[in-house]
Amino acid sequence: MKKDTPTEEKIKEAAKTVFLAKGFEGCTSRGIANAAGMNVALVNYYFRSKSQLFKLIFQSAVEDFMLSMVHVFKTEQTLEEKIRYFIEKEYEFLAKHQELPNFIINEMNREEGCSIEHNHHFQQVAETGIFNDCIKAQAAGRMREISLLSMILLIMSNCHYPTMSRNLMQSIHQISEEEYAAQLASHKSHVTEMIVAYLFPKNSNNTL
Amino acid sequence: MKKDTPTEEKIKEAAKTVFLAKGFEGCTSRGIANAAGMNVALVNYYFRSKSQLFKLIFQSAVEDFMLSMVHVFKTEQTLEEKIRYFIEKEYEFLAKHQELPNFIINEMNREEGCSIEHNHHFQQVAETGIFNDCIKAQAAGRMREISLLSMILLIMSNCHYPTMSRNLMQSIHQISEEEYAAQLASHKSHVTEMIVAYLFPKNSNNTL
DNA sequence: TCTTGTTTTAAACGCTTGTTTAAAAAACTT
DNA sequence: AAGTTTTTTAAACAAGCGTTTAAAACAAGA
Repeated sequence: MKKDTPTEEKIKEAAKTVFLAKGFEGCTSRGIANAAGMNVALVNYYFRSKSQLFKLIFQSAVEDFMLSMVHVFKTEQTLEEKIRYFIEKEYEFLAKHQELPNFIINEMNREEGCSIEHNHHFQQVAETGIFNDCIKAQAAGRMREISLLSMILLIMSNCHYPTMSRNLMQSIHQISEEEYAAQLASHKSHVTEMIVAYLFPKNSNNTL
Repeated sequence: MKKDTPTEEKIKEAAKTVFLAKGFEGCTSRGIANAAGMNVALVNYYFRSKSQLFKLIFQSAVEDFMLSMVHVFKTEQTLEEKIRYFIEKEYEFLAKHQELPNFIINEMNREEGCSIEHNHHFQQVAETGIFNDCIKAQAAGRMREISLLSMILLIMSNCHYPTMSRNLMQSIHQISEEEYAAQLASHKSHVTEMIVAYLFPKNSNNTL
């Protein structure tokens, strides 16, 4: 793999920041170049076009996202522990990359965005064996009968949405950045307990 | 209130469709005019500017959103019933207005979007007495101790995110529009049972 | 030092953007 | 029917867009 030039690297970094903050349509080539302290023409010199550069950034963003997931699922833990740990790590990750979920979802909703293939990402996650674990646990009656999609939705919803709706919630509840961060911390434990309790009902009188 | 001219109405309708689908930066004045079958200049003749028109559409979108909420909470039901009913209605509403949550959250994340006042919407919801009901139920030990924000987040997350991430999820799981709709239906009942079980623990050996 | 190839620059390209203009068309008023 | 106001139109505006160009600055090897 050829090493990137410093210029190339600077533009990529700036592009990541700008794209994540404003989205593809919300920013300009010149804006990215300025953020990188570089000439506009260099963007096209190194990356051929704005969309080409965007694709690059987007792919790596999705990659980041998936890798943090894969990393957790590869650990040696019980299924319940993995889910607890995953939510923990996800909140940690999202605190550092607040714009990421919105960025990805928005791009997927753009006309050109739907064309990108994501199945191999799913494959990567599947290879951790997490889904097999679930199916086994369900067969053994240790876990509630629920589709994989539903399980993913449950976890993702409760991890991503609180970060995505940050500005909306702050505006509605009139609370500061710091207060919201504090609320998120306590929300995280609610989410964890709620999901775990639902997925792994401990009382035998509960219907599975 | 003066009645809108047919032209004005057509532009508003088209603008709503286009803005919701592509967002403020993702569309053009000419695009809106075309969708309405009108001349470009008419957009500015009736609404002064693209941003003015957008503000109008945005406000009414938020209004729609809040009204569907208020309507449910005004019914004569127990707190648990209200929450069940709310989730039901929310999924129903979102099926018809898929782009709405993303639209609102995106606008709130735009620079100019944060300026808009939303507290009076919160006020509207508060006036239904739903929050007082919660506080009372918590004091009486009928409901888990949890902040209002956390409760709202729990419900919103599990209602909105599955719709917002539709394209992402379809792409990852390689399923069709119809399959996803079916999955959503069953997900809804998981969500309802999970949230209700968490907010209103029935077994005395659970810690509140 | 001259040559070669690479990197960076300022300027320009054609096109689209939001918005305005001034004339034409339509709708009212008297 | 004539005059007035409102609505609609095509055309134009300057500004900004993504992208290209051609020349300048730089780097490295001979």
